[in-house]
Amino acid sequence: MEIEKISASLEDYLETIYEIIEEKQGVKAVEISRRLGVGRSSVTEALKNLADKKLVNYGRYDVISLTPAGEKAAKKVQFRHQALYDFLVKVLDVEFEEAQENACRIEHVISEDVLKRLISFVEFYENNNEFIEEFKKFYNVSKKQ
Amino acid sequence: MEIEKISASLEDYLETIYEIIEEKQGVKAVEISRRLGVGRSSVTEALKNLADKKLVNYGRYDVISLTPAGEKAAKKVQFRHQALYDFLVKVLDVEFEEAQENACRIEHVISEDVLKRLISFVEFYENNNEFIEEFKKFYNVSKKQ
DNA sequence: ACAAAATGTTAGGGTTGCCGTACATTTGTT
DNA sequence: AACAAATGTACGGCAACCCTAACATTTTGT
Repeated sequence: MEIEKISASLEDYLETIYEIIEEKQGVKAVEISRRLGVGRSSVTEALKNLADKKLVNYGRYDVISLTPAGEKAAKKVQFRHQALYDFLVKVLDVEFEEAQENACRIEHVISEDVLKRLISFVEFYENNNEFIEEFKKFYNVSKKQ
Repeated sequence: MEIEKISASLEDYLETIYEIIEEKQGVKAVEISRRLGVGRSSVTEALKNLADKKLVNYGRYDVISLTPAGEKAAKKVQFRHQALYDFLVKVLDVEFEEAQENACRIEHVISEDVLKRLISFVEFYENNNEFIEEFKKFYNVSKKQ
């Protein structure tokens, strides 16, 4: 066993680093700070913490990157996020932004088993489109009462 | 506006106190400590905190009870918990214990809007029982592959 | 009623995660 | 190259939660 549990906050840092890597060439601490809405010094602290856990490669003033373990962990978080987002949008018909925010919070606390079922449920639903439409109708009617 | 935001931890304390009140006559700090898996001193600290926020009536060595505002807040948390639990069990067919644990964590981070939709979805599903059965079948098949 | 057991409180400490400020280093401009 | 601006870091501090150990109070058993 090599999987060390990691806090919700650190998961957010990993996920954000991963997102930036996907979008841009280099990762700047100030970009992480902007996306997470925390100070630059908090980012430095978090990076040291993640480096201790061998999840990011970090040296003073040096380039920031993910270790293989860090990338694996980041992908896991992102996967959970995407699955939740899909459920919220595709099944519950939640608005884009609202879905993102909820996924961001729930991704840190949902269990593997529930996640698996949720994914399966979305898949099921996509293959049975009439149910979705039925629910949307149902929701919009009940909302008005 | 009188609604002060409260931490996940304090929500847990409120919820637990409310549950104990529903089950027993008096609330003992040691019972809260057992249910939440924290030390007795942590309970004292939390109770003082909640008393500052006018959510519990608290005095040294005195009976513990909820203020009207505290009861309202506790009910809100419990309601979210129950709604999540229902969704997990009735729709996703998650095991009892697993559902409780997930509900306990998600209840602190889910938005009002998503909750409303989830509740509506369960209601919809209960009125369309054949969907549930379809999904269970679907899940059990895909699990085996 | 009174000792023993259970419960509640206080004091002191630890961790995580955030902040602002001041300073160090790098980057960009000219 | 040289300066200004942007970025990164170190440091001290703070708040939320949790802990243990020692002590205070209440409850329980006989």
